[in-house]
Amino acid sequence: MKKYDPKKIEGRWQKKWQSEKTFVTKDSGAKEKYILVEFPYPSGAGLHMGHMRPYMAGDISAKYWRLKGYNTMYPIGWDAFGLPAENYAIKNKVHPEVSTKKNIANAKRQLASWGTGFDWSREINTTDPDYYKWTQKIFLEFLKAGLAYEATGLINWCPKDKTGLANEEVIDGKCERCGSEVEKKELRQWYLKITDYAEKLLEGLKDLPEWPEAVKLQQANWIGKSEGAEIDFYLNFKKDPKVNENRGPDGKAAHIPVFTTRPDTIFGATYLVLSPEHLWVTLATDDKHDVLENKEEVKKYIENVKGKSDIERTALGKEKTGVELKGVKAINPATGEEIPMFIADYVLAGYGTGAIMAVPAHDERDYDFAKKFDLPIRQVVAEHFVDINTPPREGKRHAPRVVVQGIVRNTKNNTVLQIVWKKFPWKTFVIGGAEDGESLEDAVKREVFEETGYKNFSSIRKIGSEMRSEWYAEHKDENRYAHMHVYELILENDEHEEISGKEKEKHEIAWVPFDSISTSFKPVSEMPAILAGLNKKEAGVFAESGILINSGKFSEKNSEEVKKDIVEFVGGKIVTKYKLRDWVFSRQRYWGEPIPVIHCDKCGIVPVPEKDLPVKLPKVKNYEPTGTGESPLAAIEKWVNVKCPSCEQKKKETKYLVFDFDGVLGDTWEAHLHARVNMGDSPDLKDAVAKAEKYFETKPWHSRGEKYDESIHIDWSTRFAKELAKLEYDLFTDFLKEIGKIKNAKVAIVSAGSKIYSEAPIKKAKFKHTHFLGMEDHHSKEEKLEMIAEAWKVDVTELYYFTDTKADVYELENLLNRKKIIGCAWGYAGEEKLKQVLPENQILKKFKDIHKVFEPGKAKRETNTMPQWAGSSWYWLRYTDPKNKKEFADQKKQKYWTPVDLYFGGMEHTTLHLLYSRFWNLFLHDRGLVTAKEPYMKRVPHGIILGPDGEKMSKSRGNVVNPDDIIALYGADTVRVYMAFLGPHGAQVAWNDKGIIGARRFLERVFAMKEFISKNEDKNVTTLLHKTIKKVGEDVEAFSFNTAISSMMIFVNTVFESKKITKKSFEIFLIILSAFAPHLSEEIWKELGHKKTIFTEKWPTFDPKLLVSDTVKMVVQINGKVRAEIEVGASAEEKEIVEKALSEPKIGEYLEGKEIRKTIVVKGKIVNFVV
RNA sequence: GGGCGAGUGGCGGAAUUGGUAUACGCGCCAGUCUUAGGAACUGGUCCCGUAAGGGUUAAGGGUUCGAGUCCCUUCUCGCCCACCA
Repeated sequence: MKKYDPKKIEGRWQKKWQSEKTFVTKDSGAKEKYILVEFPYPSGAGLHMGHMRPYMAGDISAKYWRLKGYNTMYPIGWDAFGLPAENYAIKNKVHPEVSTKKNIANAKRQLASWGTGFDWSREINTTDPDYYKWTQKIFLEFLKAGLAYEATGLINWCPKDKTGLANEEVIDGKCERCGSEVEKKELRQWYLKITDYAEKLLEGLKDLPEWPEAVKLQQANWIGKSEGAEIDFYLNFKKDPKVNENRGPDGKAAHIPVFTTRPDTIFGATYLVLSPEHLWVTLATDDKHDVLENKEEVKKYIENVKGKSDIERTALGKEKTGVELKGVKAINPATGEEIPMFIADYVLAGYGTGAIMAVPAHDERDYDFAKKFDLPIRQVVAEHFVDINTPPREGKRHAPRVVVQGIVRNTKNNTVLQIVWKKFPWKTFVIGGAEDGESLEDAVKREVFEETGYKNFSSIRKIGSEMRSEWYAEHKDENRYAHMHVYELILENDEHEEISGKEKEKHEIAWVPFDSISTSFKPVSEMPAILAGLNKKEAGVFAESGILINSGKFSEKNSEEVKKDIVEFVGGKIVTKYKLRDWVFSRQRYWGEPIPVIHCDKCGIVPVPEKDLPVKLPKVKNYEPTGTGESPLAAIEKWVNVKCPSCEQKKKETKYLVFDFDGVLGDTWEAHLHARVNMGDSPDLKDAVAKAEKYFETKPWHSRGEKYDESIHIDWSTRFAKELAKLEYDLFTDFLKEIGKIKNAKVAIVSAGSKIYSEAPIKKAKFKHTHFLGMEDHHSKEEKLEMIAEAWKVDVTELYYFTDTKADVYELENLLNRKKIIGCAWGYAGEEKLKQVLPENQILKKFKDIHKVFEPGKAKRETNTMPQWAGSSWYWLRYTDPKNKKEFADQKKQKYWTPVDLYFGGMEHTTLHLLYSRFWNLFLHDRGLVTAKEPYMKRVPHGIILGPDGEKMSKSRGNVVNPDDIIALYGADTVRVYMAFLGPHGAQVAWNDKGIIGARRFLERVFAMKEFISKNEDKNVTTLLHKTIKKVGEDVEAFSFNTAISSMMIFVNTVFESKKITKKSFEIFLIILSAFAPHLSEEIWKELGHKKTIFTEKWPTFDPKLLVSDTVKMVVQINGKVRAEIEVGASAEEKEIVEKALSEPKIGEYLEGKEIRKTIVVKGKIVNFVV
């Protein structure tokens, strides 16, 4: 007999599946399944045993569904951008592309060596420009939709490596690579506005019934929706009361909105806390404001906080720190009280409004802070108890009472005083009512004395906080509503007096051990709270809902029920907040998708035109981060400096120019003077002034405001203008020439001066223009510009507007495109004044400068790259159409394949990859680019495989198991079977070589089973085969691979016992085994005479009739204990079963002399006699 | 601190979902074969007890005719989040 030798057969079948395209899928077929597994990162170390688990689970599932007759796609690719490749490049000076290629080849070999049935024709790679072209394209979609934006933000910064770190590279506040403490640094970043999709992402979870609850819950928690209220707290400025007067007409200018989920506790808000980064604080501490008495102290605290790392700031059990904002008070809108304001780093700037109302009595953090800063703590919610033994009755008198309870302790023998009531079944502490005007402490002391006679106490303290307790008091026929106060009194000495006869009639006293209070006192509904209070040194914090107290008209109401009313009462509004933050979408790294954006100093952010995609990563010599936090790409000038596509486009377009020069065609002295001086055709200022003065010596100067009649004015201005224009025109001839040189220009003139005197000289200069709007057109400047734009049929923001006055800029900046307002420095205002309103590159100093306006701007590429999550956020779409050059995936193909039916992956991706890709998909779906609303119908998480030492497999721990070695030793089929057998797919298991021999033995037995082929087989073999078909099918669908293997083992063991199996049965068994051990199954299949691959076969159906036997074994129990076993017909009636059970001799023995009180029959399972 | 999950032989684990606890495999013990070792095969293997029988699913309590499974309390471990108002 041939021996089972996997080495001889496995490679051969792997090649054959490749060459015959056994697992390549077409985009058509009646029934389809899309089975996906998270694609791997091809690391230099290769795939370890732990990585293989999801691929195997996917492979078994894919093979199963294929056999079930589904057109099953099981694709694979490479998530190959990322830090390890870049770090490797830095160390070894090897281009990441080179090492990545090598690593992919290795990983591919590894995956194939397991006998996986991936469809390699659909292989993708995120670093392939043909792939990341579409990643970039999707980014541009986000940009277009306004969901991608730039902002400066605090990022994680490693001071040693001088580089920004992604969140996932920060482990416990330390750099993953060098272990140094991570700092915060402000850097320009790209963000994706995932927060816009918070609600949709949360809602979408409802459409995913087949996702594990744990995964959905984690996502929901991550999104962190909470309903609360935003309430304004108005301020009262003490240091500078004038500020209060400067409030708006309604007196409501200075206020701070706070966010709270407990508006019901507002009456207990005794101070306000702002985060150190709060905008109000920033303003209050700047140079322009002077409202704080301790500005320097506050500034110092802010500085201090800024320098702190996250671990310092959030260190476990860290003492609260903060500083009061002196000189200003807030007004509690519920009580009208003035309360102090603080800044403290326990309030986060990024959540809610960055400010809180502090309620120390009902919030642990506020309590800690209040204790430290000695701030008032006011209880406003009382815990509520209703006695379940004697609950309040309807229609009875409501009798509120202030009630005190005294717990009198003798610490010498550790006992506590108990009141034993004579007329009622009560054992209580000292209990009684407080009288009018009496303090609570006095009341409790008095009650103790009256009821017990004891009078000397070494200490007395309040236990817990005030409570509300309700019960029906039968002896008074009323519903008691107690304002309950509990005190602990430590007895100083035994001295006591006789109690009155009246009291004696009611009760007697007893000393009971302190440790037994929980059982020896009855009935006290508030006992749990008392016990908890006794154990604590302080009153503590009650953070739940209850009955409101000290809350004005809301007192004695249920805090939950009046929440909304209180919000309304203080003029707040109900709001929803999310913990989800926008996604920091840039990395200062080389090995990632370049963000396809160009920064132009004229146009700002310009998306790279689609035709220019992909923006390919350039080759560089150095991959080291620059140290400034910029990507290494920033150093590649050739790549970074580009023509601005927007400016290039504009070159070809018609330019719409409007000139508005007071200095040229206007009528002011200054204009003239400036013009001369600035133009530089006078040798010096003195000369220019002298010339001008001389010129105007004999002429009146109308702008001095003398009165004149209109005819004189016209006459005067005509003469004035003629002269002036003549003079100035000489000076501006050159400028007009320059304007003439501009290609594709349409020109208009708006003049503050008169058409009468200006038009003629312009005509004379043969200056071509379409409009000339002087002061005869009685329109405002805005209107004039709008008229011109309308005539040119362009938007008014298309106009370039040239002016020489500051006022025009002010007037028109909201109408026009700011970037197209150009100042001319030789005119009225001059360079210095123009600089106050325009950036320097929008000011012309010389005529010739006008061409700079139309020159393309200086443009640089964005040098940040995308994070590793980018490529994986949409890869599942690309598999449906991996070669498409026109779009990322054809919609027909998407519709055929998507959504993904089964998605295998790790739990660690729940809140990152899984949420990110849902976000991308929802967005693309909204843009009409994707057909499926949710990408993954069923998520199948796996438990991680630990190393043999029970620790997570990692190179540094040295416990990595290399699958190559194990395969070489036992063969791929054995490893597959063993991995499946290890444990349930969802559970974490430790890899242990010890048991693998069992899997090998099992396969060897299957191999040897050929010897048992015969014409017939035992009936139990046939029956078991059908049971096994059913079981394995069910188990694969439930991912219980371990029990599937075990049931196949049982089948093989059974065949070995009878040593007979028909060829047909053996073949059926091979088909179900083939999903787990593909090579072996194929090999035997071939040896049995089959020409075609086993994977074109159909999964066998089981015969349900065979599964039901005629008789069933049942267990007979007496009082739940098994006493006998009986065999009855499958359809036996209850009566028959009971009779049979009673006839069992053993049962008879047990039942002798006993009476059967009850008989329970569960058909096919048990009979139970209760005696 | 919060959320989620788990705890069953020497080990990995099973239990038709409330109905014979410990399937299947590893390991171990005994035997067969063999010069020997290994492999293979046969039998045994939760604990106490010679046996009859009794006990046992982290510990304790509860519901039930019946609990590994449901409920409560406590302990231990794992994962995720963590000053989120």
